[in-house]
Amino acid sequence: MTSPLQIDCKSCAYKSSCIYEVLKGSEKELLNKGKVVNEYRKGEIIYKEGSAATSCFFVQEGALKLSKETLSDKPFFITLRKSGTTIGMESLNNHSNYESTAQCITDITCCALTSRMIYSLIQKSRAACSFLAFQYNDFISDLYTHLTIMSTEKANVRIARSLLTLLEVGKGKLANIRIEDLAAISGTTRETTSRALSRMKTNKIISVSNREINILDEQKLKNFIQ
Amino acid sequence: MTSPLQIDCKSCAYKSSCIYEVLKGSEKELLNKGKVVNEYRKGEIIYKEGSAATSCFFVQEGALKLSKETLSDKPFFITLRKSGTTIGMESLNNHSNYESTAQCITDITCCALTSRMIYSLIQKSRAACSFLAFQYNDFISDLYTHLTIMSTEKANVRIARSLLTLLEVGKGKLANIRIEDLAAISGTTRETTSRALSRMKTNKIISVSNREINILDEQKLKNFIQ
DNA sequence: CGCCGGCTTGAGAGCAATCAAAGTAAGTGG
DNA sequence: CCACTTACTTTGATTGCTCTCAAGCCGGCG
Repeated sequence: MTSPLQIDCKSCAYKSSCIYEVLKGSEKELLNKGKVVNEYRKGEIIYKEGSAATSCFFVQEGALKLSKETLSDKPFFITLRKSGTTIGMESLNNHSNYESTAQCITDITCCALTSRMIYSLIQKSRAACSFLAFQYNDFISDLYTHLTIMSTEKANVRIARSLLTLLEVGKGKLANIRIEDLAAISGTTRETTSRALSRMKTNKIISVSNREINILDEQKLKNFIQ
Repeated sequence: MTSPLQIDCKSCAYKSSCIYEVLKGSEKELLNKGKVVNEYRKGEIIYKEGSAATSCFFVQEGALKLSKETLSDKPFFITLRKSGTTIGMESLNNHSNYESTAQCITDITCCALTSRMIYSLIQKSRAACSFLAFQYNDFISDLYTHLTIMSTEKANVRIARSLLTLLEVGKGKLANIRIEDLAAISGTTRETTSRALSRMKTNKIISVSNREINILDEQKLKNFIQ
């Protein structure tokens, strides 16, 4: 994490998808003064499961993954979160801890908002309340979808999905992701992932050069997942 | 659903786990006047996926399941919710629909709260806000756990878990649940469930008479899931 | 009695995890 | 520049779990 950026919300490129959009004048200023804009590099950890939840984060740009510790050494991947979402809402509970670990899978810009500030906004503005409820419900809906996919779909379909999602958050190109990470996101093993990719390679759906995956035929990939 | 009950929150047995607990005098009265106490029988549907989300429900007593429609005829089981939880929080979004179907697996008593009322409470009381955030976070944490279990554990472990959960919500006894439903809750098939139960029967962990399952050795069942 | 719904049991097939070994690319130091 | 290390990927073989299909069983009810 580099040192915080000085950005005025008024000139922020992401203000329209942020809570800023729904606030009135004085509340806007409260947010503007209180928020902290941070940049993180790919791989960095924004917060760790079990640590004190003090802030939530509005993700402006980039994508990250939430995961949970397990008894084994490998963390269990929960879900991806991308631009326009809010993470770390555990902070809205008093004295509670983050339930998951948030780690960047691309470079990220996000706004940290303390729960104290959020609560002042909520008290002043019904719209802020609605915004938060929307964020919560959106996240839950996301988890429903993810749960359904993980429980009902075959490994190669999940892998195809992961590729498409990564393509989307990477704005049309896959940041050179390791097979191991792709496997984790798809909820399968390195070997299975490797085999699935090989099959896609022979079907001319993807190509791999320099350990970098390129999507050749997005439509075929989409057909894969129906 | 039978006709609403007339219960004063003041004398409600569940008030201590409800939002009532955190409210001040006048807000308490607002809740008391506005809430509607409903009773549902096992199997009844409280709300259906896709229908307009107008109320959320505080579950006083009993247990229910949330599920989502699928392309196949079988709905996909999402998670169980029990006493002390709030469901249907989709209603806090304006003009949105329920994301899942809520169906009772035991008889249920619950309080219906309109989003309009919830919002008035939130505006008046920071504690009400915290209560709701807590409900949301609790639910999400539940989904995390469920996701992890469904993705990483074997069928027989999931079945053992389901039995324990049902035992808990049934206050020590399993309402005579059908194998098919137990299978759905465990995310597996009738046959696999039947086989797992047979094995438990030979190990004297459970007994079955008249299609009713009895837990003989709760400790062994717990060892099962570690 | 015969039928029906739900449960049980068996056999077979398929998917994906695991174990094992070889291959490949990038980086390091002489 | 080359040999060597290291990290990661690929491929193969095996195993085990669970699904599916199929047949039979059990208890209740008309």
